[in-house]
Amino acid sequence: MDRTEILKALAHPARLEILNQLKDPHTHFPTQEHPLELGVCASQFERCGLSQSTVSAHLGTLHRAGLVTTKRIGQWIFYKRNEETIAEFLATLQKEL
Amino acid sequence: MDRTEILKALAHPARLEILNQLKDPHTHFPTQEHPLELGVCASQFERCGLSQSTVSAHLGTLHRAGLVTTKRIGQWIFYKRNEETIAEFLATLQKEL
DNA sequence: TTGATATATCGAAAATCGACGATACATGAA
DNA sequence: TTCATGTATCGTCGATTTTCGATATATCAA
Repeated sequence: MDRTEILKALAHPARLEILNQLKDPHTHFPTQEHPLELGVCASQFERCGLSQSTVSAHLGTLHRAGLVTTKRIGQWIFYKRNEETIAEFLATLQKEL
Repeated sequence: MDRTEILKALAHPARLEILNQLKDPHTHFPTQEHPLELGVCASQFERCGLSQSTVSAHLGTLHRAGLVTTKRIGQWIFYKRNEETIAEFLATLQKEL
């Protein structure tokens, strides 16, 4: 867990919002055809006005920071919050900030 | 308290270290001539190898984010952690991240 | 195999950041 | 007022970030 890497990943409104919406997929992504238990697939995040490639870049940043996990099923990639890393990050920040 | 502004301010190792050193001035700044109860004046942070103008810029970023407070006394400006804002930020992050 | 769909990657443009030295500003001392 | 000191700001440069459209890759369906 790289604290600075995580802080950089969090320091962008779009990525903060992605993480926030992933907390409650049923309210934010009611239109997804696949069961939300699998996660949320990338294209769902394009509603916020960003292009497909930009969304993909943001998801990549979150993934490299360890804040989300991915699971490929067929042609889709499902994203979920990585609660373990997030909790560890918050605990570290509480202690060391 | 602007959460993204704070996250951006924290997303740099030098600024994280400044905040960390301000937690215990007596260990990190034993050479300061002024009483450490006033705070730590900017020039003390130049030891980490950064120029005066760079240190000033980092302190400015921390100050604009509300993470430190300043008090001018004579020609010196003393910096302290803003524990209220830091605590509020941590609490918000716990809830909303 | 071909076509459709989901996602990632590439290349470029614009914006922001991080660093520096030089300079300006503020304060106190002489 | 003049000088010295502490800090902020300016101008610049290189690196990184953010965004996009275009293209590549991966998978499934027909």
